[in-house]
Amino acid sequence: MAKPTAAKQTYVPPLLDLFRQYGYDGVSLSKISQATGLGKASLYHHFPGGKDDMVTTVLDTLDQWLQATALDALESEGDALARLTRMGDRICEAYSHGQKPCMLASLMLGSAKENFQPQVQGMLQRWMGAIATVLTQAGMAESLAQERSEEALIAIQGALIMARAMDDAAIFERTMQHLPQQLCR
Amino acid sequence: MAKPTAAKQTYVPPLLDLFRQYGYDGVSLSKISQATGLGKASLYHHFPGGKDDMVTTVLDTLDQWLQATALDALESEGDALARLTRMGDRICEAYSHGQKPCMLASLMLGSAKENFQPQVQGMLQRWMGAIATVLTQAGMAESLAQERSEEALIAIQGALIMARAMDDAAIFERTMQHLPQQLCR
DNA sequence: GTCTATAAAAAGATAGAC
DNA sequence: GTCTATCTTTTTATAGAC
Repeated sequence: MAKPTAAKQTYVPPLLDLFRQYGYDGVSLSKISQATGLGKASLYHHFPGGKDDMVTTVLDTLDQWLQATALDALESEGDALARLTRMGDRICEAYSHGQKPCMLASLMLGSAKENFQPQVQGMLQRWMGAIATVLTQAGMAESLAQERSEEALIAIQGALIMARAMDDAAIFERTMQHLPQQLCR
Repeated sequence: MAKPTAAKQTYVPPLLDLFRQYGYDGVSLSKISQATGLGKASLYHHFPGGKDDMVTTVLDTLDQWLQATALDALESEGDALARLTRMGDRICEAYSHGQKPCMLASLMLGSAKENFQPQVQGMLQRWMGAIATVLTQAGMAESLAQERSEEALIAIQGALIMARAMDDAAIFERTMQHLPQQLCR
């Protein structure tokens, strides 16, 4: 996970928005050009590898965000319930309360899967690991904690899909609100 | 939901496989031509509306499958647990034990969303309704049954995402196996 | 119903001026 | 670092023969 340069970082927000909502194959250079305000040639100046290069940069930034924001909440003060709630709040915010898809899930579709599955898998693995750690620290058995952390990611990803498909953000918000107690039950 | 003609039905299986795995934007006519063995011109003979026409045909077929196979299991004999288990088995089979994505979820990404979201929403709604009916028939309160049916679809969709991302079919199989008891708890 | 051929548009990518 | 211009490939779509 290489840390992207500052210049590249500038264009990450619009790129993230595009790739998560359209998926790798649905994002064209024209769309990117319009969203960033850069001409195609300028895009290749910053990202010589084209779309792959852009996705890699976005993933690296997401990886840092995951560590510094979502997982950081799991290491904050308070009991397991409080920590998980804090993570939930940050997650909810990051997904615009369920109105925006998960980039990791979007990349598992189409031609992007073969290229980015390992990195996506790694990020999800670390995410689950961090949740499991909180649960074991609260006294839960290791194997059960791992099972529950898997359930957590299933709930997050599933709720994002359903909230979007049903056009109902409340589905995601409800799921995220119930999640901490669900995990600690 | 119009019933597709017999001729069109012939090409539904390869089309379904393509659209669920690549998403709308990731499927090109070349891919379709290769998968079906038909030339591009022949494809337009059967589907004058192009990709949109194909997706509509696949969705109509899926809708019939949902009713005749998945939801039919919910109206079969036995108690709620037995019926839900029967549905779970058929679902598990339909998704190749978690190795293949859900077409409905795949269509919620990219340019397909605006065109097909209503139909997808309707199918998911009927699916949840059928599950909720089984639960209420088993004595559960209406509002709780609806909540649980939502959880069911969240679990299915989330498990499909995670099984694919983690490259671990067991995630989906486990989720489907636990689902009936989870819903009846 | 299927094909070859072809056209028109869009996408990915690069060269070179400024 | 950004642009215009250009090129190549791919994609969508159609015409017309068989």
